[in-house]
Amino acid sequence: MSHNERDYARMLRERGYRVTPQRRMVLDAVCEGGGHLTLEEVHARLEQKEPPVSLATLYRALDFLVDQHLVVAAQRADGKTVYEIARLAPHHHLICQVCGAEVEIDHAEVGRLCDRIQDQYGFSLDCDHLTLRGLCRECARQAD
Amino acid sequence: MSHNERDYARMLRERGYRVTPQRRMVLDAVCEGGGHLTLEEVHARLEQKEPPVSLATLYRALDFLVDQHLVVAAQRADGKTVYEIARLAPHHHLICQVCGAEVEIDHAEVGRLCDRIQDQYGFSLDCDHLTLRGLCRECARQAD
DNA sequence: TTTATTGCAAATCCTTTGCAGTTAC
DNA sequence: GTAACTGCAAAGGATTTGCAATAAA
Repeated sequence: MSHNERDYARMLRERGYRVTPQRRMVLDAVCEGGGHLTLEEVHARLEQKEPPVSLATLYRALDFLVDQHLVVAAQRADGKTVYEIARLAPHHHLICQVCGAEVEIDHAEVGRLCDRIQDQYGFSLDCDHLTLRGLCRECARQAD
Repeated sequence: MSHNERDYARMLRERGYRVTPQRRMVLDAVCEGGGHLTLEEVHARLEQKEPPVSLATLYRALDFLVDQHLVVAAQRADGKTVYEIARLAPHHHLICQVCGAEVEIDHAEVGRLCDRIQDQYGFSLDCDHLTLRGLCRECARQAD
């Protein structure tokens, strides 16, 4: 569990929001999902549990958690929005377009690119959470 | 005009497809648009011309042109799909999240990152057309 | 002539919203 | 007790599809 129960609940209350079972469950589902989950995937994870979380509430809860920076949203290649638990350290993902494997890479690699682009173009990249697509080792081998 | 009239028309016919005024107009509109156009932006460009291109046809034509690799599709940060004329040389874009400015960067910068990830993770990135988001020089200055 | 393509309207899908009831605080 | 939150059902918007008419080859 990479989100801390005490801290986020207190933080939300301090901001005047309420900590409901539905919001807890959505946050837990995103967290337990590990990688990037679509809204439907979060919904599927919740379906077996009690109390049920309606679709409308799920849409609102995910938006809310993103606004509160407890969850981050990213765009996948197919246009779907995916959700992931927010973490302190910036990190990035490689996603295999064939088998769907996800590999996390640390910031160092990408950081060099950000610096160079900053220097040459005066452009400060938003380098918190990049998603790069391609072929993993195994799938690349089979494609040959 | 970065697409060659003769070549693409012949290519499509060879594959058993037809070169219709609507497909021509959609391809021209994407081409003349320069950067990345949403479907609505393509539609707006077509509105003034004859013959009219219906929305259903526009959806079908863009899908078709992407399948034929005459147009490439990318996902913007807001989740919208944007279309751009396909080109031979891989290239990438920086998009300012505040003012929307688009800067094209060449492959050299990104290529180094691709190589390093290839080496360290055995992952071959699909580095044809990356879209990176951040703040341009002017907007970064004003944000301080 | 043949059949791929178009336009229309209806169908479908995804997401948001109004509102009455509920519940966290 | 009060106002934030939820669920429902309806609304809204974007995209797809069936089908008859059209037109490219």
